[in-house]
Amino acid sequence: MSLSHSLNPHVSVDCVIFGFSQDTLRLLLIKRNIPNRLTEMNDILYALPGDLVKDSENLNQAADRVLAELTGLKDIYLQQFSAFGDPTRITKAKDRAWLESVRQDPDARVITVAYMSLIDSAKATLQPGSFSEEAVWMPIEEVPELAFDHNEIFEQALAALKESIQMQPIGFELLPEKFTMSDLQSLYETILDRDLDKRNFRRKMINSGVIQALSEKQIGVSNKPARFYRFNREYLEERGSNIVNLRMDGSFTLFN
Amino acid sequence: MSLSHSLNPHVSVDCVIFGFSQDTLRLLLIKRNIPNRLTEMNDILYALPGDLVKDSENLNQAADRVLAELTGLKDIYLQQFSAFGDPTRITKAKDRAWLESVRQDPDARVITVAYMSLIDSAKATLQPGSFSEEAVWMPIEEVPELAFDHNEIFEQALAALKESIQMQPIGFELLPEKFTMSDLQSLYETILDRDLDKRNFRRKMINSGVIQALSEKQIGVSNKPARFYRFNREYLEERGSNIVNLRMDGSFTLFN
DNA sequence: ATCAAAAAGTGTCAAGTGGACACTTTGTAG
DNA sequence: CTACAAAGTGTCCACTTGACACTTTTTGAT
Repeated sequence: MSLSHSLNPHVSVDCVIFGFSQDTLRLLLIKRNIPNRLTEMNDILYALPGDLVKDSENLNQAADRVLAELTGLKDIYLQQFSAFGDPTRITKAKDRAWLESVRQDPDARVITVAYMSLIDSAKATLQPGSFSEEAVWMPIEEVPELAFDHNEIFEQALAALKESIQMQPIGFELLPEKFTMSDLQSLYETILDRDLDKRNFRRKMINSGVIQALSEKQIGVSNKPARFYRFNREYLEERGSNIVNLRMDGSFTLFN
Repeated sequence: MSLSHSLNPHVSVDCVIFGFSQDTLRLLLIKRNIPNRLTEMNDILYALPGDLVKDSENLNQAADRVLAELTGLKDIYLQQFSAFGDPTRITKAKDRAWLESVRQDPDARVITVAYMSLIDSAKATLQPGSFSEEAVWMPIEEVPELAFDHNEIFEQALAALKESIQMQPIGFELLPEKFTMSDLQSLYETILDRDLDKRNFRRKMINSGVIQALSEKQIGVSNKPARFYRFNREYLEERGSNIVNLRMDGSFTLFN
């Protein structure tokens, strides 16, 4: 038992990768063709990128490896956010069919550790897919029924993303090196799913010190060119995550 | 394989239970006597309460069960906070000795899902221990070297506790039904490990609406008797956790 | 009865932050 | 040179925070 480099049949990782570009928040999914014995056609199964963990690697390494293998994405900052392990998570016929085709023990009870990240989907180049497997970006409003309990994992990740962007000015790892204030506001509006006041947003962002204005401006746009900003990495490294505050009225007040 | 009700050899849960009473924050540990073949004496191994997960139960159920089995504590609100799975987490001789005495496959690579909670240790009655195993409360400053990677798990839980008390007025589940403002402040000061201003603390707590003043007061104390308060459960249920706010100067400002 | 001890309880001010709100500027394209 | 489109800008009011020191209330001792 426990050969090094062997797969652990009971532990997997799944990656919830959010991508942002063109004012749209998308989820990275693996689209699989599953042979169906009855119809002799292929069923399509969408799933989060994920796989079993090797005995020789830790969880973070497994997440990095699995994501790279399935999508070609490397050096993504993945953050663990929860473990899922309901013994009844395999209920759908398509799930079983796929497991039977790839796993030694399709009935093994698996717990999965979920990771999430938010990246610039325009900059990320996905590996070209094979016939049976392909990585795709799916707008979050159009996410279909997913394999196993992946819909639940996705929903929880989205909720966690909304919360964390309110506490930490994350969302910079995923913007281009230089971005306009409108890009940034659009990112926040997309994730939080509501409108923000332009002036208050700018004031807050500039005063916070997490971004720096550049002298450079947009060129080739048919309107007033916007100034570029960049993320002030040093600032965040010093601060850590302690940039939150309790409000007395209990109201949620990041931006209105 | 995968008999229902069998233990999953690769997945465990560990519980980080903080207890607060008499102005002290304590950690709940299992103290084990481990036979040592060389010395023919018993080594003592401190560990977080934890064990393997059964194939028939989900992670939350496993955490509840394990905690009850090892300590007698039931109906504790346990919150999952992270999974740990470094393949090198078993390094100490005592760890091996104990695993060999209780596990079928002591070399199996195990990942563990960690849960935490904060309870009123004065109210919680621990099960009396056996010769080889006993649950004990340990002041957090005196936590010794623990089994496996349990020190790391503990440290992360403590950090998470500090963060979460700044965002949510937690800490009520663990106070007596009725408590004084000083009790509450003392809890916050202990967890945050710094002093808070009495007037500002009272103002903030009362205005927030999370506690309600009672007409009852202390009796039998040799000083001005303090008013009792109680936790306003309805309030929190409505609010959820969205009671945080980003400050422009990036400062951390819950209480000073 | 008075006093000492011990902890509870109370108010104000200045500085900073949040949220609401509408017009001007600057570039390009036709 | 005009129209269009998006960028960019300032003020006011209400509220929250943080700093700060004395009075009140009770018990127990003399």
